[in-house]
Amino acid sequence: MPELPEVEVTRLSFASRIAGAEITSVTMGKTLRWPLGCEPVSLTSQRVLQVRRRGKYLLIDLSAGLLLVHLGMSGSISFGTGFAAPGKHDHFDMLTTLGTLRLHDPRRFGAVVFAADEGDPVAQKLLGRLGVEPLTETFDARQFHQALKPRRTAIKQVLLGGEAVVGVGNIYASEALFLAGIRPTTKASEISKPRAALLHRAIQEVLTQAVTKGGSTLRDFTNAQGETGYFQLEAQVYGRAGLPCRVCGAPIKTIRQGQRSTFYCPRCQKP
DNA sequence: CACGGATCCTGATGGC
DNA sequence: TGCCATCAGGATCCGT
Repeated sequence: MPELPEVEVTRLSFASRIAGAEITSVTMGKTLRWPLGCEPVSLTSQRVLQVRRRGKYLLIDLSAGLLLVHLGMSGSISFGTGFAAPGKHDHFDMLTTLGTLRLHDPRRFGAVVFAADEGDPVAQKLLGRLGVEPLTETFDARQFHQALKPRRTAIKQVLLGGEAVVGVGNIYASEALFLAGIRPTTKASEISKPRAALLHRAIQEVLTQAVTKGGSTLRDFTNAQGETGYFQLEAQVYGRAGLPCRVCGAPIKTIRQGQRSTFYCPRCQKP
């Protein structure tokens, strides 16, 4: 269920509660996208130090190694006590002295992967190509423009690619482009410096807002405490095909780009 | 070699 | 318990 905001909201909802816990047992059900990469029993008696995030990955630091957790399209994490036996789509349970961390993921595009450290080839394979974090000062408008320059692909696809910037998924890509007034089909290389700056700002704004509102755009999103999103963040364009643009009233259009739906306002967003 | 498409998997929804 | 097509928050891999 996650783009960056949902992953971050998930992280915030259990990071402080799990810190310091000692792992008592780990069970894997069906394989997720990749194998765990270690014997579950080898995690027993390790301590959970902290939970970080890189792009859409959660990094769970252990006393010896770390777990890379990705929620894929349909994954969600819950952390708490008194859990029932794992259900059909609960594929990873990590029992600790402070509670159980459970990954629920019907489509199994998600993953839990063990790595000795971040330099581990296993970790590098997943994290190595990731671009800049959008919510830190390392995300710079000038560099962002530079990153777009050599790309002849549509800007929407470049945003999803995660090399120019990480964490922008299908919903927020459409939303950020609307906010910036840029047509999703515009070639990244054709975006001027001022427009790149607008988009840079729009990405920060859209993602920050979504984190603040608790991952609100996802219909069935719940954080690790089981709290649902608040639906406060109304999408400007995503999922609004045919409905009037909230700014100018023109009907919102939808197209397919790389097998994903894109939504935009044909009047507000210029090529 | 950058790019586009197929692909992994399950569930919800809507048309017929 | 109808059947079939389409779509869904991601991202890797593989041809060209």
